[in-house]
Amino acid sequence: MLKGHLDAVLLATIGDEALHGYAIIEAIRARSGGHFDLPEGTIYPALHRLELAGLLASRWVQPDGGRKRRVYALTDSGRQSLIERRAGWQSFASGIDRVLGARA
Amino acid sequence: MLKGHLDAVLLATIGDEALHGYAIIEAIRARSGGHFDLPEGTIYPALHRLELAGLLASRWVQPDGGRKRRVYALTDSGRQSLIERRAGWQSFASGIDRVLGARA
DNA sequence: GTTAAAGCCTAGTGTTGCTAGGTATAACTT
DNA sequence: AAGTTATACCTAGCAACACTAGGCTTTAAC
Repeated sequence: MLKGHLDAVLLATIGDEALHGYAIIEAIRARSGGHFDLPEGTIYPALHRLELAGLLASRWVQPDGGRKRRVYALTDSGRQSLIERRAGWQSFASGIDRVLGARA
Repeated sequence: MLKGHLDAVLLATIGDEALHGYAIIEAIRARSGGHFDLPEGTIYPALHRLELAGLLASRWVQPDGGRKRRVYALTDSGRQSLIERRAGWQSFASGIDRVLGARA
């Protein structure tokens, strides 16, 4: 559904906040105006992949109420990668726009 | 490289012109400002897939000079599908824009 | 005490588009 | 004439991606 742009979406959604997986799903749904409603089977493996790639760092947090959560934050290379991916998206989108003749 | 939008790009590139595969590659390269340079291994199977799906129709043409070409044109459902895919792309792109906080 | 919500996870799978080859004809170079 | 480049088509196999469809645990609500 996110067509190869999932990583950029995850990095941008986390931003400076340090969110856990479930909250990331809700944040994406909210920020996209309900457009993207990602299943857990999509985001959890992706978070693991991004952590393995060194773009995210996770820690377990025990909140006052509720159960333990795994919370993700951007690393330095994660921040760097987000900048690059944002630029990559804009370049990609303007390329498609040109070919489709939309939003020229 | 086209992240799931290849079909829309192909349909839009062909448009009303009836192009053959090789010309489609060049047209995409030109219209995207050199951004998309698709290998043949990408577009030929995609054209076959779109023809099988009834969105394209092909015929062999023997030009005055040069070798035989297989020329593709949109069918009625191809035209319909292009309209839908264009709308789909705009909706998708604005969703990503919102999440990435770019081109808001 | 049972159901629903919050929260995490994985195995398996289908789609997609790429790599890396192969074939053939025409045009241009040397 | 021979070799190279450009034109033009094709396929098998593969890797990435994200989805389906499950499973597990804990807390809140009824």
